[in-house]
Amino acid sequence: MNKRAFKDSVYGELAKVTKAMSNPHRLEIIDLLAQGPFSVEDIANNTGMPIANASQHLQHLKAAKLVRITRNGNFMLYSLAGENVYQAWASLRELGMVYNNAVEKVVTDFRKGYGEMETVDIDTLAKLIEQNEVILLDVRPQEEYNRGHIHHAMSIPIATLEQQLKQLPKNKTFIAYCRGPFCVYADEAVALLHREGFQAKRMDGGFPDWMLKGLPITRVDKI
Amino acid sequence: MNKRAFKDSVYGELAKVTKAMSNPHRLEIIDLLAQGPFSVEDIANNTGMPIANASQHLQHLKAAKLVRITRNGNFMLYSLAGENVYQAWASLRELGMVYNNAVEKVVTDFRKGYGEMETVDIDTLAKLIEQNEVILLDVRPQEEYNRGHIHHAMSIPIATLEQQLKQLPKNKTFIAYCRGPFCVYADEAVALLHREGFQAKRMDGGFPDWMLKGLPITRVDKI
DNA sequence: AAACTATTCAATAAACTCATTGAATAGATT
DNA sequence: AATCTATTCAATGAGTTTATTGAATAGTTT
Repeated sequence: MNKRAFKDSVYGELAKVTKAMSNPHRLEIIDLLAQGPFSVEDIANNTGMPIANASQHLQHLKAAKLVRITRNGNFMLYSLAGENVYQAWASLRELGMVYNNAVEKVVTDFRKGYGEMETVDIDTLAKLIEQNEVILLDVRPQEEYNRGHIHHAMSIPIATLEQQLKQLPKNKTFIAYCRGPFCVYADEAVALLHREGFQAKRMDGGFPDWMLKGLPITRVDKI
Repeated sequence: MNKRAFKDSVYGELAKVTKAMSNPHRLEIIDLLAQGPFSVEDIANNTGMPIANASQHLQHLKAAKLVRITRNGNFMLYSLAGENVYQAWASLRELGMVYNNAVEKVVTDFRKGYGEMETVDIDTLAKLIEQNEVILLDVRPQEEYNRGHIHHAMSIPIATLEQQLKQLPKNKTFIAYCRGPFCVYADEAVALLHREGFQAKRMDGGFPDWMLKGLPITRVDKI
């Protein structure tokens, strides 16, 4: 093999990975799977696409070895092939946010719809939790909390927050987090809490970003 | 804007970045530009493609804001838009090497053509240099050395190594480095040195990987 | 101002990618 | 063994992406 053939082959193989990531739906799937394993149907529902399409995109991701499959009864459970996959996606997301201000503009504009709100970055939050200064709310669906959540966080899925308001102390500060920077469950939670007179902020990034930093987590399910 | 429109828009924007990276030639260009600015012609020559194609691919990269342009006389100089770009590419490269063993196989197989050789990882090397244990050879073309090289490295472009052999001490260990893990200048250098009875190893990764770690570098050119 | 030169543009055809169907499959449950 | 169910497959057409040309352009140099 000559040098050119070698390079064609190396960059060709690597392009298979980037090609697998070069589609909006597949990026959304990767972002979702960072929470843990999901069935094809759940993936389709969460991303608003037909099941056949979701399946097709998952085949792409599988071919590029970005996802893994296990079976659970009738369901095929897809999950990320490893931490590196989220790492790479986070890197790309970062890149997109920094140099392409279109992304950042869309995000900040949309967030404004939930009213002004403070955010807390992950490292600061880690200290606040140690000092018992805040109450941490995981507002993702219950199953995602069960698969893994920030140490000391309490699970209040956004859908149930309204009913649970009365049990929350009025004199504490709440920090809400969810799936990631493009998930708005935490924004919805903070907006609702504000309306009801609570002190609340949103965590920057989501659970996978916390985990990537090696900060303490808890698991409930045994998977 | 509703949630779905928001997500479509965010993931759509981010997919523009990944799409820009989803082509073998463009990956090779990014890898090359990690050494510094290059003209369209140089890029075309280094990657073995027609100038018009190189230009076309560069337009893609520019549209995704992955590269920047400056003019120098008649030449347009393209360079990476920032360190994040290399960061993301390194992340993807890592991902490709870990989960898709096709890439790693191609690389190790091709390297075998240069004979058995030891490699030294970047962190180990940093210590060896401090302790004055080795002589570090930058075997990239002279201009790339001038734009930036590892502190204390001497420039011996691979094309000139053979003539300079007589001036090299026989009782030292040489470490050669070049552009990156897919560049074989360093392998060629080590193979040649071995043939002539010198002790030599290759550095893992290339100059950009050293730089990404924030290790000490020197610049000669004022750009 | 004319000539030059590096780069970009524009048009084309071939090769891919994607969404949309509806049928097929593999495995679990009855 | 028959039924059920989640997922995959296969075929189609519309829309992109790419390599290949050769012409056009925008600056620089003379």
